[in-house]
Amino acid sequence: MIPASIVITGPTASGKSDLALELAQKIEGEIVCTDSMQVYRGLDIGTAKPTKAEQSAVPHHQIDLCNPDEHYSAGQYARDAENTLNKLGKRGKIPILVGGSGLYYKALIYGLDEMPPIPEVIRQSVLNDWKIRGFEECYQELAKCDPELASRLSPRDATRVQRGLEIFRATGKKMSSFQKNKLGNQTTRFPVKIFGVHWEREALYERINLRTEAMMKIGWIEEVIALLEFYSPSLSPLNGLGYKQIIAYLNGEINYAQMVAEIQQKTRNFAKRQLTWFRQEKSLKWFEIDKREQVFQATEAFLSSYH
RNA sequence: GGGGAGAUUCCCGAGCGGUCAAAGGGGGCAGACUGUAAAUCUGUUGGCUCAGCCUUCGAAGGUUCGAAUCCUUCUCUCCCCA
Repeated sequence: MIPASIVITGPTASGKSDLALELAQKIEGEIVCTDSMQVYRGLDIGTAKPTKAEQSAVPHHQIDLCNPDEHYSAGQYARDAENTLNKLGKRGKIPILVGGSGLYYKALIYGLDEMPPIPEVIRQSVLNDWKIRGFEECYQELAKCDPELASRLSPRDATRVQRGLEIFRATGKKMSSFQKNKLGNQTTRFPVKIFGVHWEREALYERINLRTEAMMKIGWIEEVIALLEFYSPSLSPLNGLGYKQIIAYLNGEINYAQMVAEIQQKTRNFAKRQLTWFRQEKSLKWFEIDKREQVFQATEAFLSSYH
């Protein structure tokens, strides 16, 4: 049985990690990261991964699970994280889920439908068709084999059109036949109390700008150089926010100032998209970062109802 | 001092007499999201008492039925020659 958990979410640079750390120490909790990038080893500064000191102060889970060239996914994450939660439950620890990857935390708390495995050949052939035959043909193919899915997608939506085709080519079935709409549920698989760190938009954007500069100062570029010794720059994690721009800078495509400005810009855009996920969460309780007492009190109240 | 080029909506940038509140991109705002999601994609973006009206294309005048587009002067910016 998955134990009652606390979720602390919020846009990037909102200060949720610090708060979670403090909360964990107060309530015998351990931190479970719900972040799609912190699972990769070696991506530390750029993903604002908890430092060694923080990790030794409070145990952290769901980070450094694989190398950047290994395949990982939301489904895998949900399974791994569920195991982690169960283990914490057995040890009597309160899981504190911290992170801002919408799909990942939703997959964990609401559950992801069982999807068929896609053979690598099919994945490649779809990708290839997308590149060679173009998005319109791919979309038309999808419209024939899975009209419902196609009707709610934009022909240009690479990720989803490709995914729909992969599933059909691999199984001959529509994607919807595997979906029971778990993600659309508002019923969690286990008791959770969800908090969101709220910031005025302008202040948040300013924090993002400053944090980006701070990350550069503590060696983000060096981190990328080290990664490139072992990994191809075309790997998906290395096209993540900031990594992509640093690689462009290292290749001489943009200058330093452009790189920093672009990272700040993309991060702001990302933060805004994150907010769209959080707003779906009807039960999410927003709070200001300087009013953490509210979180501590609400957490106590929530937990006491499960003991 | 002489000779060029230019000033466009939040930004960049197209427009070069009517079909222009003004292409396109960026940014902003809102949204979608079911397995590499920090990704991918969608809508919207001068104002209003909103099928119409008002204000806007450096400023002020002028030509014209009609101007962001033509003319005059002014202000500022950039480049080249001295």
